[in-house]
Amino acid sequence: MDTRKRLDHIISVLRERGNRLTPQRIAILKAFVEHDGHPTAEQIHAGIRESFPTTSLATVYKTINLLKEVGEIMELEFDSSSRFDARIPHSHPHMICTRCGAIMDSDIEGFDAIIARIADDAGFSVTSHRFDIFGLCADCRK
Amino acid sequence: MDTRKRLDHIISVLRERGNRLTPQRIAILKAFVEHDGHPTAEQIHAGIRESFPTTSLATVYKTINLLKEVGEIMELEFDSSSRFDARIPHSHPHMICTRCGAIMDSDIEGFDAIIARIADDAGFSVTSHRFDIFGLCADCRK
DNA sequence: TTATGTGCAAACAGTTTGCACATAA
DNA sequence: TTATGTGCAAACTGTTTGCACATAA
Repeated sequence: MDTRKRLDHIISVLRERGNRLTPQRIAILKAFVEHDGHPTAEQIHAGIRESFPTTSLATVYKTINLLKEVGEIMELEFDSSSRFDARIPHSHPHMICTRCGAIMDSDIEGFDAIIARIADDAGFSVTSHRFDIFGLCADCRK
Repeated sequence: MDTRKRLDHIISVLRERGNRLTPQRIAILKAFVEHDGHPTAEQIHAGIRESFPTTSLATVYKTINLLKEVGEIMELEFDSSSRFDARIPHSHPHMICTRCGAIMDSDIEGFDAIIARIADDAGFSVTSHRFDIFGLCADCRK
């Protein structure tokens, strides 16, 4: 995944909508696409602290909500806080290690077909899903 | 599902552990097993208000945590609050209507095998999962 | 009798909001 | 120039906790 390309894409989406591209906002976007995991709002805030020390957590949250609105970020709500995925912003399975906390993406094929089958049985039409598998990752099993 | 049998089961589990069976606690258990959906803590609290008007929400939460501990209730965390399932207290897919809010259980066969396949690919061992499908239910599609 | 449960109010934590000031376009 | 964004502090909301009192066993 080309993070630069992804950043440019999000920037053009925001520009298209008439949103302003402030330095803080761009720093937040950059922190998101360059993060190779599923960061919290707090982690993004910490990540831009060096370049923009005065940026508030509220601004980070406001940008997150903007990105959710335009569908360029996906939220994963957990017990105590939310994590975000700006690299694959559509529904996909996650494996979450309950020992080390790692969150891994699954790139399994044909998963949408399985969902369609479950939904069809109930006459339900699917728009999105959330699928988290909890357990131990390969490293922690040892 | 025989709600009376389910109630008796939970009561015996608690008795076994040496937990006290106060009238409030039994009323909360009853409200859970008799609720035919996925109630919030608030809804359970409202449900016992008539028989035990002084019971606090804190007590409801404490009982919920006790039931989670013994595995007789499953928590479904949502944006703003948690919902609980005391009738099928193990992982299973849910279909959630984004229009009317209905939460439907899926009783699809062989779903655990699908999860095992996804997990095996990553060397992951599964202990539980959370699978929510969002969309429109049959009624709301009309 | 006494360890456990209850109920109140206060604390907690992540997130949102109101508002005055700053600034991208 | 001016509509939009920022940053601070306060508010919000579901849930948890501390503690004095009540009570199941």
